Amino acid sequence: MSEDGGAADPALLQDALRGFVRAFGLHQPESTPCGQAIPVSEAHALGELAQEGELRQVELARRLRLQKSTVSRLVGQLTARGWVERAPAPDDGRGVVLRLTSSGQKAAHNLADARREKFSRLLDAIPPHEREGVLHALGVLTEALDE
Amino acid sequence: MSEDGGAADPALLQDALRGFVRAFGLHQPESTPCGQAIPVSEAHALGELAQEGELRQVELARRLRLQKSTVSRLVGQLTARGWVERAPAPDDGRGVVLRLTSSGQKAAHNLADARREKFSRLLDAIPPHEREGVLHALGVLTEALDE
DNA sequence: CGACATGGTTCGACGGTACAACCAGATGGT
DNA sequence: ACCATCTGGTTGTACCGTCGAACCATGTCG
Repeated sequence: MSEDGGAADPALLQDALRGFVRAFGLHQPESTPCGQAIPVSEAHALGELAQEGELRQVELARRLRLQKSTVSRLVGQLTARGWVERAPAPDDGRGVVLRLTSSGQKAAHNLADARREKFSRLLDAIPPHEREGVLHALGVLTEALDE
Repeated sequence: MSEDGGAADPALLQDALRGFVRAFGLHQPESTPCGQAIPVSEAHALGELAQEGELRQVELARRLRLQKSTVSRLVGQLTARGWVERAPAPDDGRGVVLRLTSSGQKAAHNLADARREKFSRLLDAIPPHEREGVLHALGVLTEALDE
């Protein structure tokens, strides 16, 4: 168990990640994480749509790393709420283009506010001199996971 | 670098975390993450039990940050697999003490191996000079979440 | 034009969690 | 001793969230 930087124990990484996952509550369905009455998966979709303006359904699936069947249902829920409109893709007869309704934009805005509030509090809880390191580390970790 | 001491954008943290969560696949039920045919919530419980030897059910709930009803069901699944035994608590007529069966210990061992293998690969994908920083950052983040 | 690939939908299944109602054993005050 | 209350567990119900497979419609390529 030498702790030279290059041969760190996988168990340490495991423990660190496990602790983080539990503390973040990621293993529970995380109902409405931000005070808004909106399931978390819908929030993810809403965020992507708000950011992109228009999105092909298949592209949304790619970004959320979900199956097309899952996304189909998800979009169904969002349209049921009146937040998203499905339109036929102009360049592909099979495709569906998603767009936020004005009501959906409003919801996305509220959500963004609540989320910013939440993360702002989290950020405050991190010692200032650690913040940059945490951001950097998350990037590194995500990159490593993508291999 | 400098400049962000206290005024770092929460949006950066949010993006970083969102990317990490999706890349890690934490928003999907994560069936048998390690090749073992075992649901992830059972794996968590198994890990705790393997580490502690004996555990009161209520204590397991506390560690996993789950409701007692959820844990009751979870333990039921594990006993159905023959991995866990429920025994009445000696000092409290209501309580239940959980212990791994020998079969359960074997399963926990296999699981630990697979998990170590997985995290070892992840660790390999992190540039050596970043590893220490990543571990540290996860700790900081978990601590911040606990407030 | 036929074989195959791709985008979507629907169906059925399962994992995972919470809350509420309920029971039984523990606790503490009067 | 007694009753109110607390606590650990179990069970029922409901919901979120995901997947795979079957299916249809459209595109694409030889």
